[in-house]
Amino acid sequence: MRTVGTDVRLRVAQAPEPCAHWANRDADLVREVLDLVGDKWSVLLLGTLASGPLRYSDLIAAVPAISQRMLTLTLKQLQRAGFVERTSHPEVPPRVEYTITELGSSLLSAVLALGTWSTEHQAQIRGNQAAFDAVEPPEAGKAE
Amino acid sequence: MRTVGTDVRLRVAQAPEPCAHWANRDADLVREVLDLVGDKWSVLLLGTLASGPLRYSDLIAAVPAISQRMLTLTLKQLQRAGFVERTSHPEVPPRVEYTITELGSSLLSAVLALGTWSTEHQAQIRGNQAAFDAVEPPEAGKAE
DNA sequence: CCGAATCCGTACTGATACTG
DNA sequence: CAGTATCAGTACGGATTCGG
Repeated sequence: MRTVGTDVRLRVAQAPEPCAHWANRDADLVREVLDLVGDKWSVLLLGTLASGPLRYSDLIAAVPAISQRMLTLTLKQLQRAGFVERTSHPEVPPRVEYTITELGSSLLSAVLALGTWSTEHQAQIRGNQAAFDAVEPPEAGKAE
Repeated sequence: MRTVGTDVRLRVAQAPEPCAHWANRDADLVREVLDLVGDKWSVLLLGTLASGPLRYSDLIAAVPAISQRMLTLTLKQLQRAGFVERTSHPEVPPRVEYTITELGSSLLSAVLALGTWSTEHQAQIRGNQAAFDAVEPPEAGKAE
């Protein structure tokens, strides 16, 4: 166990770096991408589009739980960041296709790495949570 | 009930899987970890603790923007998942230390990889967004 | 068919005050 | 010092409706 300095007022970085090269700037970087894909639907849409271009109504069908509102908003945000491309065909029944871009695929890969991590540690996390809940009261008006 | 799609002829999975090994299950995995660290403070606290154990008040000082409430809540959530460990020293001025666990460090590394990605593509993303905003109206009471 | 606009409930977040 | 409790503002997300 490490003895932390008692005078760590504002200086957190005074502690030795055992293995981490952490700077607060890193947090900002992470937050930026988290703000982009940390929402409920972005990753899901990106993943759905990874298999190939889809139309608006196809996306609705492919992700039944999403509302039209959120689909539109999320799509627009992804398009704005350059993760998907929107192609509108000027035809009589309008047809709009959404395609994932290189950047979007790149992002998806990076995020999928998190999925890999999740796969490996998911069981442990759930176990921890269960053990924690067993001691600390979930306390949700439980009656039995 | 909404009858938006009386057309059952739509074929969702019609798109072939050219290169992506994507399953909807992946999304769940990603969402799980995103639910854990996708919030505003988890990553920041994890990163702050990466340099060594800190006390409650040290964390408040190290992350001035956080409120006591959010610190407590986030800490508890991280503890529940097993990312940090809480050590209460039964002394007269109470002293409680929070330490990042192996699991937490592991998670932080995985998330930091996202930070790396962000570093590399941040400029491009910002450029895309700016270009998008130039065409599509931000329209927020622009003039002055 | 694609999407924008509106209404509304809920969850998250922060400020403040209080306790052991 | 280390939390807990309560209240209020805001942002998020969903259902629905209307327009091009």
